[in-house]
Amino acid sequence: MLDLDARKQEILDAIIEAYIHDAEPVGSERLAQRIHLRMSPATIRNEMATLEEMGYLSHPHTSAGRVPTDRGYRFYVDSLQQNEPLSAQDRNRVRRVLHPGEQRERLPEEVARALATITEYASMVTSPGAEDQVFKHLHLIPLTEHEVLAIIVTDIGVFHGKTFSTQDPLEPDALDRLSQLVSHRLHGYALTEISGELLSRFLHEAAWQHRIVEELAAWLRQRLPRLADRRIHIEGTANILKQPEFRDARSARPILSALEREEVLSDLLRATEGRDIWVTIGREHRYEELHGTAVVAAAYRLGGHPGGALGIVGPTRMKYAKVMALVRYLAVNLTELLGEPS
Amino acid sequence: MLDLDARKQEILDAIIEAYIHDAEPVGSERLAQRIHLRMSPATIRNEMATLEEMGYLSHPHTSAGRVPTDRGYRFYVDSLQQNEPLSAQDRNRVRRVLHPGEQRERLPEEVARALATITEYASMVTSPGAEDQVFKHLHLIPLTEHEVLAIIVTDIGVFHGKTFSTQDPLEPDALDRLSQLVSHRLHGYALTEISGELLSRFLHEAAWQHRIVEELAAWLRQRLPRLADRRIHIEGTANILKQPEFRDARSARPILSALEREEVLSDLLRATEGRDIWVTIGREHRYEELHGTAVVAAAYRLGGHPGGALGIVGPTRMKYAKVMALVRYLAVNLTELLGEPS
DNA sequence: CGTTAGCACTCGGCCATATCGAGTGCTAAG
DNA sequence: CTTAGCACTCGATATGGCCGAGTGCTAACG
Repeated sequence: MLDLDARKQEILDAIIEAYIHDAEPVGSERLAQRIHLRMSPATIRNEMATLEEMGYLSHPHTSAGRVPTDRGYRFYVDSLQQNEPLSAQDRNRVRRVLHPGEQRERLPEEVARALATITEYASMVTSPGAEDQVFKHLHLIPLTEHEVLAIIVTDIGVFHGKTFSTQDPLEPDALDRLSQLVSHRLHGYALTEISGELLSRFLHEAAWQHRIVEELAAWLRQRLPRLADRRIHIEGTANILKQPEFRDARSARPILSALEREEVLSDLLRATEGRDIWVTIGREHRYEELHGTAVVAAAYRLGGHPGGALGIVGPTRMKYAKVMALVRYLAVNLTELLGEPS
Repeated sequence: MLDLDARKQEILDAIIEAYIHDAEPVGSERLAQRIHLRMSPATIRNEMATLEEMGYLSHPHTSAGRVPTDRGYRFYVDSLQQNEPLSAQDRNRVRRVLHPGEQRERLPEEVARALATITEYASMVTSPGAEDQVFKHLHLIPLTEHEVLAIIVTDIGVFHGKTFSTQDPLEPDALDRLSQLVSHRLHGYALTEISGELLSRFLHEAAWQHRIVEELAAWLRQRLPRLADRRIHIEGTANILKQPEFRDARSARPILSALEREEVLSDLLRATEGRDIWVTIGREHRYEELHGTAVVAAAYRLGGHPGGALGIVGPTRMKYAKVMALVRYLAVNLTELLGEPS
């Protein structure tokens, strides 16, 4: 597959970079200048013809220049993999744009915003919500005689709550014992381990009578597996419209619609799991609406565990080098910023 | 201002409805047909000329039909105010599209989605977060020796939490006393009443030494006023691109960008406060980017208090009648669904 | 034999021109 | 006051010609 001699590769790279830069099919003449005339336009033409035959380039029409295919981009991106560092300039922009704020929960949003601002593409960042979180406490807090607030806390400090209300009055003592019991029994289980069965069994053992117990159990059953769900923030989707290839709203709408669907975002980011950085180009996407786009994504870690992911959505004609460096950089940064609970 | 005789009004309404329907300037001939030939095209032309002079219509160019101005729409909308009920068809669609889900927190999102699906415009819904919430409890939950989770609870069950960590070990007893103290002192205050001063004064009185107290105070100071903040969900922004007037991405981008800014959404919805339903048309918007759009918004209530708001963003050429009925209907519905804590 | 100059050819983009027709405003008659 | 008639306007659409960037091929060159 990588059977491109050095010259072909150089030409391919140059074409891609030129095309990324000004979004117009590049011809042999202009390319020759860009390459500093080390070959004649004619030679370049010959090479371009073979590159086209090999599927790396295509031809909008006879008398137009060449445009990279998805395969061309793929080759380009793969040959880029060696970790280029982020340019000092971009690093400064990150520092300027990213205000880590006081609140940790806000950080992912901040990062998403920073990514979108700097790249001028759309960006996504998941809030952390590691799958291997461990149950720690259940707190039942009486609000009134008939209302109680239940709060689950996990080892990494993620929590979730819900208010319950019942007919029968609730005694603080009973609530206390109940939370003790639940906390005790579930303590140390990974969220994913806590099955409905486990729950009902021991609540049954405890032979609790109050109706709230059932409701509570139902809620836990339903909520615990999802507590690990990552919320996905997306920013800068309007940037898509800046791209000349999406100047026409009809071509942009399917993309924006797709990016409004949470399962799509989650799929896009999930692809990066276990990999350092992951790029999906054009028709490699399983969603047809995204065939005109490229996604660069990276995972971040949280206290030694997978924490979440972040990514960029832009046209296939994306500034891969810059974006990949940036995404990689922010993934590391996020790991650090989130790693130490402030 | 409302000095339009019945005929002028009829013509204006007809023009607006025709234009809303097919997004093309309407001429006298076509209009005469629509109005069932009760007047001749010539008469209509005369009236149109005066309506234009009065500022209700405009003329893209000499040989084109008429298009309503913002003022025209405003007149139309104001004359619509008598509560038209939602069509049975739309009511069914609501029922089909809206799955109130099990979770109350999700409801606003569901409603936003339903609104966007049905109207094919963009929709916004705030999560409830009444301004007149009353502080109820502070709970400090030890996580480890060095970490503690603080949770604020208000009278209507809204809560918020944050984890703190310190060098000095934390004793559960001390934490308990601290939360007791804070809860006791702040209990019953409206969130907005709790000033930084009040906080520092009594924390000072209590002469607490632990460093966590300062952090906690800082957090409360900063967080309490914002606890009433409403989260705003927006859905269906891509629908904007369906509108022929925004076929060109360059005209749509400023709008989509504006709708990505939370303060813009919040402003749009805030306008509805105290009113049954509120419509903002074109240049009435304070944000220039939205001059081509119209917003229909309504507030919903929550347990007798203002709860939040919901709204629709579309082109000024919006299906006002339908949208207003729908928004009003869902505002009432939301009040009910949220009203009774499940 | 790979490279390059030369050249005929292609074809989209652009501009100028012509045509069409929906729609107007005015005038005059009903 | 309403309406028929009519000249006029002007954007939208279609047509044709031209331009030039870019190609592929051929033949000469090192």
